[in-house]
Amino acid sequence: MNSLSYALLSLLVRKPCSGYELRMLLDVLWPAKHSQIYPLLTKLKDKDWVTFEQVQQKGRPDKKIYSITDSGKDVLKDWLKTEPEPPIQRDEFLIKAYAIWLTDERKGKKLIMERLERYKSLLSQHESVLKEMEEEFGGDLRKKTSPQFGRFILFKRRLRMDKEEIDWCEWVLELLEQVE
Amino acid sequence: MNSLSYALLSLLVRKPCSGYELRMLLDVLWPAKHSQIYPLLTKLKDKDWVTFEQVQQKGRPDKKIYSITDSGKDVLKDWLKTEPEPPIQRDEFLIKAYAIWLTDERKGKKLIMERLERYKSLLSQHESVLKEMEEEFGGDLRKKTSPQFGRFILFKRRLRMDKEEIDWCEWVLELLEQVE
DNA sequence: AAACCCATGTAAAGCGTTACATGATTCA
DNA sequence: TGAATCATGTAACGCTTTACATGGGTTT
Repeated sequence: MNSLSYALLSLLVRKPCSGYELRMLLDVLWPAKHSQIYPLLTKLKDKDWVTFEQVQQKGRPDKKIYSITDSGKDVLKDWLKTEPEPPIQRDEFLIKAYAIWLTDERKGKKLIMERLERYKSLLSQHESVLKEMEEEFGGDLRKKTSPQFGRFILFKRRLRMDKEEIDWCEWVLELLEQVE
Repeated sequence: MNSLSYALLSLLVRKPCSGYELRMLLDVLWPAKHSQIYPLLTKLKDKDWVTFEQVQQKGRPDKKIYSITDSGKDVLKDWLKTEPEPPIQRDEFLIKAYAIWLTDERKGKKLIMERLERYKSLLSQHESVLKEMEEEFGGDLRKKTSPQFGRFILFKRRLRMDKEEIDWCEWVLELLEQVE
């Protein structure tokens, strides 16, 4: 089983979810398209690591609510003990920033400013998610055995990274401002 | 052509390189294995965006030194104008951190401490690369038209991110220290 | 009226990793 | 003697994206 399988189990151990809901929650953990998620959930069900319950809805298509099983919880816990694979970043912006010396000043500034705006927007999104979490769960967020703990520390991490990206962009813009 | 192609062109526009050399330089830009790089270089040659020169060596296998062509430079410059795709992070550690509330305190601390050590080591590696760059190129690094500029700003970014990761790990460790 | 949200699925194509293949030199 | 570095290439497999497919309800 691949990383995505464990990401799904990590989400389901907090609460039962539909595939559709999982797709959105995965965005901060291990982004994936629905075309990858639905077949994987079927595989996880075949292994008896998850079960599902068909839920009828009015005015909406039916959905399957998946829950983790005891054996699913066991394999997740076993996997947690193993050393994580090194992270991989794939970021086209970095390639463009690397080659920024080739372009004229206007295009160079545009590249960095659009990155800056993007991360300012991400920062405010992440801040409002954290605010909501804080309102809903309060002090529980900081308790290391709370199911909210993992999500909380990850969003705090995102916030730090967003801010650092913003500061870096501003630093680069200052360099681009300089006449030679 | 995919992002990796442009990463290769961005490297070659600074100086001619062998496939072997490109693989190492790609680590900070768009990590790839040699099995992906060599066939791509052949494709780039078929499109006349690069050329190569066979170089005999004593006591070492022959190598091909690739150079970018004028048309290669043109397609690179055109690509630079377009908006970068949003970055994708794939980091198993994040999944494990998300599920950290499931494990006991010892395993949780171990997960974070190993991440902390990893980034401390990365930080010192990146710092020494920057030190070397500073010694070799000095003030040129900060000139926006210098071929070194892109590499310089990317390493500065890495340094910031490394430090932020370290600070975050230490913050999480403090939370894990807390008795409830 | 068009766009977006909810909700699930399959198929094909593209991207990336692992394994197979070779071989001399240098360092511990 | 065994591991690491230099140096290039192909083949098979697995992961990810894009496209195909459907359809009612809500918002602009």
